[in-house]
Amino acid sequence: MDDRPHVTLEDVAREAQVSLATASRALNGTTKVRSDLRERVLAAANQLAYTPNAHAQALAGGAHRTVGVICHDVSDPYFAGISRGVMRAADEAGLLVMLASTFRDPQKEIAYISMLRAQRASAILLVGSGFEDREWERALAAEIEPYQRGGGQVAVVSRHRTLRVDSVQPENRDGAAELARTLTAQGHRRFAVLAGPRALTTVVDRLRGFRDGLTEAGVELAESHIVEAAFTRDGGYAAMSELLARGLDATCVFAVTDVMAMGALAALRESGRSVPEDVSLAGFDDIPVVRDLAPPLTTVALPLEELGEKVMELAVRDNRGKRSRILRMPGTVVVRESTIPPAGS
Amino acid sequence: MDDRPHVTLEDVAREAQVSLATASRALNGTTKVRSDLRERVLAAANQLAYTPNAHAQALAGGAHRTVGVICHDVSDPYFAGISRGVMRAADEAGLLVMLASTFRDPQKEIAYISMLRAQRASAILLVGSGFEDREWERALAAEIEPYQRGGGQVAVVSRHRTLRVDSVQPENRDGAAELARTLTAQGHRRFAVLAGPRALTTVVDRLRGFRDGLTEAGVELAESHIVEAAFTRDGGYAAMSELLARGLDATCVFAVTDVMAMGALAALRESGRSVPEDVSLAGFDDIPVVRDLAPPLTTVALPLEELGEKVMELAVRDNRGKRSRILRMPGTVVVRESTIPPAGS
DNA sequence: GCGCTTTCTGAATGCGCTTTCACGCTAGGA
DNA sequence: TCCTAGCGTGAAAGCGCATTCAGAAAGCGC
Repeated sequence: MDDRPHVTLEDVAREAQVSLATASRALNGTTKVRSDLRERVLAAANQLAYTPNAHAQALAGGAHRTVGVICHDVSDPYFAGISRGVMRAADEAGLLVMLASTFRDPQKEIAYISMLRAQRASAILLVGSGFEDREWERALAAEIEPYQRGGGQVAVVSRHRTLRVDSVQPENRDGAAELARTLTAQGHRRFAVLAGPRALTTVVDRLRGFRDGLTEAGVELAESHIVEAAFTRDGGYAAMSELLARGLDATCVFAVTDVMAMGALAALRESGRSVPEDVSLAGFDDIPVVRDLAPPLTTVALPLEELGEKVMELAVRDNRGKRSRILRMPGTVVVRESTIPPAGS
Repeated sequence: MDDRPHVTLEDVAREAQVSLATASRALNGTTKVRSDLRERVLAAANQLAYTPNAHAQALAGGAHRTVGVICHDVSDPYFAGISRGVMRAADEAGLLVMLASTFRDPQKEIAYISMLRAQRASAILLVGSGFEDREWERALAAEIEPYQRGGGQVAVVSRHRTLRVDSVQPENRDGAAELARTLTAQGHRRFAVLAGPRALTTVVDRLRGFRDGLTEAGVELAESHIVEAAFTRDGGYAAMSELLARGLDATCVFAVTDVMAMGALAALRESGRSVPEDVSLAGFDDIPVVRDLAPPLTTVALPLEELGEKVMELAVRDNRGKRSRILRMPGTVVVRESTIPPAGS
């Protein structure tokens, strides 16, 4: 990129009429430097608008001050919330964050890890569900393991089955089970579920938990009442529309994600049904906007920012030789106005 | 961070029994290398899980493949949308994105620029309104100018008065004026405005544009009908609450941001007023969620992702010596259900 | 005043890589 | 057959910095 050469430490040293070594020491404060020399160096650096070259510092053995964060999509409120926590924590630790979105392309995820490896990032954070796919897991491990062997820290949010890494895990299963209990307690017996791709562990867990919770109340969830769609607002819309086209036979719909629930809400409204009078609707995650929907959404609250902070802490804390840690983060069912007892109860 | 040393190019060369130079050339494909040697090098690199050290590459004169993006808050849907565009464009250009949130702290903005400068990022993108503050502008220029002199590219979204940089500028003023015209055409005469901090150029522009539009219709906006608050959902809530406490004397409320409008909507609902029957409400930005509010929000649509893509393109395109470019992006008024003619018309 | 330790400074080394530079080799024209 | 291109290769320089090592200056007791 360079046109004109950058101001280097050598320029500063020359300007201050000291040796390069002294200039380095004066700027970093690693060793005592005679105060008048230090003043001269600082003044020269300031005057020349000197900025140390981080690449050279890194190469010469200085610490690497950057962490990489890889998520599916920053513009998804779920990841935005987590990112916020990560950045806050990184900021406190004086770390620089490199954030990348894979847009749910496993290839891209691998590519980004490779780039971060090249950057010698001090830590890599994988945020978001893993895919249940052997091939992908192998490819991922092939990038991650050499990185860890080289001293790199890796931490993830959500479940990765095969990776030996620290992780923060939302209690998706328990949260969904608790939600199911709450809804059956309200009197619901006929449910439909709007699911994301089953290749994602998050989806599998929430589905399993929800089913578990229903089973406790003696309610069964027919496979035909589960519609799979993309993990987005439009995915939720599409899934709900399909369900309606099939002739919705449920008093309560559970969308495995708040974002999907928003799409579902729109589809329901357009079909002339009102929530919660005609159908109850519940989501998962408690992203900030759902309390502003009409009606405000019943959901399972996950402490998103805290998830981000925790995963950052895991990655920063030194864990050489120790076995991988798992931090479980419970969700809390928040009942709002989108779910009420069904009409006939 | 390193425990064990990393695999270096030298290791690869030794393994492949070629010189270091040959190994480098084989991996980069810069020069012809005898095919059997190239095969040996590639095999060795693969076997040793070699990843080039990006710092060394950068230092040795290779291109710098990272761009820095600085915004106020990634978790704000406005910035999330723009970030999405930036990342998409960066991805196509093979660039790595470093994303930082300042949480609206000017100090932090300066600090991040300095860090990016140290990283020798090939471009720095400033996303979000500038502050109208002399002191801050000076400090910013002191970081930006040496960076540009060193060949760094800088581009911004939104207005920065004093910086000589390429910029993408939403037509805040025109958009707000058009919105005012639309609303007066609906019959509104008494308005209130929920504004963000006046130190932000975005706020100033939208306010001015809105006022201009009203003036055209012969409507005046009393200063007392403008409430200033934080640029967030809760800021909007607080501002609206204050307005209500004062005794709202308006048939239509304009929140300078959709995010603030969401807070306002909540405050109105809690006060027992319904939108749009009792009060009309309009926002600005057209963040994705507003169409899912009840009622869907009338707003000025900005092509957020495109803003991000464009600013990235500006930063990537070479503009040495050329004067700074300005790309104006018009907004479009989208009338939804949150605004209707006032009761008495 | 001398020898000794204690500070501080400057020259030099190396981090891992790209890129000249110069050389050895083969191929083609005289 | 010899000479000149032309191609591929390896040795070496250098990117900007932190750091080691050795030496100069300064402080101390005798």
